[in-house]
Amino acid sequence: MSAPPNRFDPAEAEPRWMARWLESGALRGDPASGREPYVIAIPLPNVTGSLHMGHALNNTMQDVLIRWHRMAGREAEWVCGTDHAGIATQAVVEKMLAAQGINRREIGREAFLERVWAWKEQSGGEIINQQKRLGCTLDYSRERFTLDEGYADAVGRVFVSLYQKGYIYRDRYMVNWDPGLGSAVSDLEVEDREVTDSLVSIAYPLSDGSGEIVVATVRPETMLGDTAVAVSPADERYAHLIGRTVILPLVGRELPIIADEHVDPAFGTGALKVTPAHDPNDFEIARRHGLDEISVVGEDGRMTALAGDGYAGLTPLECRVKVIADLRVADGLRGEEEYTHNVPFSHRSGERIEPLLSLQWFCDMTKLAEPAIAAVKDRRVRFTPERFGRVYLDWMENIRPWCVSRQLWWGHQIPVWYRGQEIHVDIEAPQGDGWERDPDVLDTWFSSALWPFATQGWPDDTPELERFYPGHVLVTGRDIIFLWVARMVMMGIEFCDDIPFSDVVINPIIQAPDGRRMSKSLGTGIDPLELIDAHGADAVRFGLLLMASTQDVRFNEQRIQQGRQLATKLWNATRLVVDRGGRAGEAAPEPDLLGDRWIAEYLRQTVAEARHLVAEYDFSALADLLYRTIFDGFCDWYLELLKVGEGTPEVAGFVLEQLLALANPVMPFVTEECYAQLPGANADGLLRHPLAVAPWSQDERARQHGKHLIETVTALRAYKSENGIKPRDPLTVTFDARVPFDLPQTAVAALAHVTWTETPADDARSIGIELGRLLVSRPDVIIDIAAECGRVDAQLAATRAELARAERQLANPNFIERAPDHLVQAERDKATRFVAEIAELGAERSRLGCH
RNA sequence: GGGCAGUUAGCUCAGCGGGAGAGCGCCCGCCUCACACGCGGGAGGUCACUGGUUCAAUCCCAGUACUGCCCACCA
Repeated sequence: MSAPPNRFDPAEAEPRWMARWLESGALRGDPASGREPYVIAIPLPNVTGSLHMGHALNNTMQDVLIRWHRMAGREAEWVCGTDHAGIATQAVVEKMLAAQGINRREIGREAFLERVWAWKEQSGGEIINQQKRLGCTLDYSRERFTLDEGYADAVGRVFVSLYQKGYIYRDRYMVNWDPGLGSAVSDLEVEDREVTDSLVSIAYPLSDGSGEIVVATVRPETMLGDTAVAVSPADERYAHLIGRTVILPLVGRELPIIADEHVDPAFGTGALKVTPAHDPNDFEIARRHGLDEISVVGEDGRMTALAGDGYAGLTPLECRVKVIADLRVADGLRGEEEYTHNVPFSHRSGERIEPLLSLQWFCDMTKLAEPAIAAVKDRRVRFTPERFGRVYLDWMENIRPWCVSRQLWWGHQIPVWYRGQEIHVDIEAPQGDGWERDPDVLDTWFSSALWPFATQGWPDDTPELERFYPGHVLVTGRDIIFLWVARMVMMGIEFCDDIPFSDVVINPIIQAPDGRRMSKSLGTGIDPLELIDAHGADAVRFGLLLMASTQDVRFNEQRIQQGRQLATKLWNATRLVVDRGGRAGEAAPEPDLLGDRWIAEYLRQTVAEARHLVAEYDFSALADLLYRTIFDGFCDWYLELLKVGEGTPEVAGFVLEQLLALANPVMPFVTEECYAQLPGANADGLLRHPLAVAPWSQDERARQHGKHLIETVTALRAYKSENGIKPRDPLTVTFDARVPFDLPQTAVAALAHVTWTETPADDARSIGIELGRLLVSRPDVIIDIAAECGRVDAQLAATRAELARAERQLANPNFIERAPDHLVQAERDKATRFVAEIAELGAERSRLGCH
């Protein structure tokens, strides 16, 4: 026979427990159970993705909620699955093919999609296994993919419905064209970067030869598509020119001079060249003034035929060089200077966005937004932290049309058919010959917007949809509040007539230890799976939660170590309790001894606080509470009291079981392993264990008495330590009570290693505690009177200062009048105590013969 | 240009109207029969700055200075 090891071994235990949970069937929410459902839809990871630190925290938070509510008796369903992630996935496969020298256009759409599916089957969704490593209890049995047959059907129906309602329309409109991708991208997929360009001034001669207007531009090549020159209506310098025309250099087109509010007279020359097809502002101006829109840059990223001979076919950059050279020859250049400004880049490909006119499908969001705004305004949907609700509202109240078509192959192909001028919008192809389907696919976010209900079988009236929609909580990152959260709220209300969730919890961002972003490309990423290998999943979960607060934090591996130490602590505490005869599954014992009564009250308070923290989504405080409760309350005090006879195995076993249940949502593996060690444990493990419900009623006396006991022991230990007395060397003590209370002297003696005596020694020292004073002396030791006097004097001075502060407060009539009574009384009590202490210290001075 | 956060112990962060907290690190002492991934004790903060409100301010208000993030159409 060998004693159990004093360390919990995560690598051995974790796969074992995960397998049991998967087999248990408890992860699959049963719509017919009759229990109140508790539903979370996971922020669906990309099928190409792997678990990073952000996922690890986000998923842990959700797993805590799911496990907590499952143990609290709710029918828990955590919706599992992955996103087809159009651009990301297509890019992965294209890259693979490129390595083999294959271009997707060569093999064609069908063959390409076959390759993507093959990749998806083989290498996709690895992140699901990684979620299992973390201990996540998702409903893996209902894993969904956004391109599943049923899901795709839901996407098609939503598109058709929105079209029929008149929200979806096709328009030739200014889009963010990503030349790297060869597709339009939405406003939200664009990021500004600071770039230094050359600001070129170009002279546009007036048609009548009476002079010229100079305009400034950073994109001289787009002048080939100019259709006007605009000035501010308030600009007197140009007032007389409005309505007249200029000749576009190099092209010869006659352009009107127009007045538009958008023009800032203070910028450059105060005159703006208007290129409606390649600048969002110019586009707006053109629509206001009915100007022509001439596309000189094509979707292939090259100058079009409309750019004119000598320019067509060039890249915009090549064209820019040629335009400038040609202008120089024609004496049209009036200046050139360096200019730093913000330029849009594609979030996806990293290439500079080419704004251009393109025929795309758009969704008008104004009608959809209205009820989604109301839902947040009247707090049917609540954000945590609250400030993100305002971020959501600001965006929603200024919502713009959503470009939903993407020029990709991997995704939901748009359910629209064309034949000549005819357009047919439906999931099914229309009857008759000659119809061609729109080759474009929908923005990935269009399908993820349906996640909360498309996963439950919508549009069919399934039991799951009935019970599991609407869900309860969404835990996600703030970077997708607009991309995803807002759109889920809108779509949920539109198609299911109800909000998809009532709480949106925004998880913080964990930065690299140096404060930079954690990213693979920067080399600042830390792999959570490696942390799990090193410290165990429980430690990683605990550490991440402890780090997380309502603001972004720097990653701190010490917090993970704390988690590992807590796991070890629990493991060893369990060994002790088992050794002392503690059991699980017993009815709550009635505590009698002080230690038992104290821990019962302590547990009762801890449970109440933990419930409150979960309801508030304060995971960091929850982790901290568990740590303090287990280390300080349970191990350092209660188990030590148990050893010295102030506790019983019955209470120890019961409290440990409760604590394991309480900690289980945060640290599922080690708590299961510990629980399984307890005789009498439920064979199913903690997964089906009802969450800790402290059965005892409030016991204020137990709390007070425990506090006094702790204070006494602590004071004696400190005295020893400060006086160089080794912990186990003798010290005799007499208790002179100021407050009536039966100190459990045996326990104090054992915990502080002191000996009680009836009468204090002549040279006894006094230690002030709230209860009264402890008179201590050390036998067989000659006291250094001078040093002792010094200590007493220092203490005396400190206490006098405290008294002075209290008296100053009490001397202030405003304080007496306006401060709450209990605070005034507390101040009076303190003053009284300080006076008593000063008297005691004075008595000690004379006893020692200090001067 | 707007908006939102942050500035508290050497480090990472809690606290947010009534005598400054945690973990780690540091110092001292303990291999106490669950645990040295442990136990006991201790040192260490004009709570960024300036005003204001209040009997009372790290905490509320205004402003300043840095830091970070989001939104925005100035060529």
